[in-house]
Amino acid sequence: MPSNSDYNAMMRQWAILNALPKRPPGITAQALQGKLADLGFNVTQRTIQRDLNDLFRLFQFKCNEKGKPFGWYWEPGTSVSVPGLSIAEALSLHLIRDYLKPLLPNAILSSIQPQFQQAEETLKTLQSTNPFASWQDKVCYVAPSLNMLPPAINEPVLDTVQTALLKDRQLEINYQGINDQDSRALTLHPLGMIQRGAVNYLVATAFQYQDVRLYALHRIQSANILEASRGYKPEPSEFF
DNA sequence: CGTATCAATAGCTAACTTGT
DNA sequence: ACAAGTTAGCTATTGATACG
Repeated sequence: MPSNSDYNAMMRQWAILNALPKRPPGITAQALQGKLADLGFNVTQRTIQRDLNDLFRLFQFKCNEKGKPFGWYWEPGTSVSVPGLSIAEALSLHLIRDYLKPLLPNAILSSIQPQFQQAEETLKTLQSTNPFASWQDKVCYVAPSLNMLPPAINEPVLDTVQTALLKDRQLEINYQGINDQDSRALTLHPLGMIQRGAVNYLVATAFQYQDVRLYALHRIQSANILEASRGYKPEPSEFF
């Protein structure tokens, strides 16, 4: 298990590699210090110089020593491509996860689950040394409605709705409207999904009608995909 | 051309942190 | 408690530029 300082130094050096331009005259140690400071790595120019010298021995980049300050850049045709998350990527992923969750198909969501996990780990590890890692605790998205807690959506229902949407198939649902005593069965032609405030809606036409309506996902009791393809479909600009 | 000045790099050391 | 590693700070050196 690497120590926290090891990890921070490694992330800093990785940030340096990513900040190097791909052509001369390159970036100076001073400019690099500024860029790294913007990313939350507050170290001296001397440290950057040492990092550059260390990295120089390991990677294919160039140092323009002809004029001072030195310019550092990738040799044409080379650059670094390391699978991993920068602090910026980790923070962005972490922040968008909750808001995008209902709008992403489950298959897509689970395929990027490892990245979400890694984002969380990265932020946790950098929390004590990089101020950006704590940013997530300082901002919050509040839905423009009185009810701040998003209503619970039935996971299998969400999955079915997304699949029907993806495959352009009709959907049979049991829907309990806001004024309904009991749920009623509807055959829908799914068109899209909308997140409005804390509530997610399925955009669809019902039965043979052509008027577009919104169905709150948390009010769908159950959902089944039908064999039949979706019928009438207006342009997205007409229903979004 | 020689000198002064300034900025950047590089070497060294002390302080600090972390692992054993 | 100690060893090892990292970083900041100080300083010497080097190179570019301005000026007489």
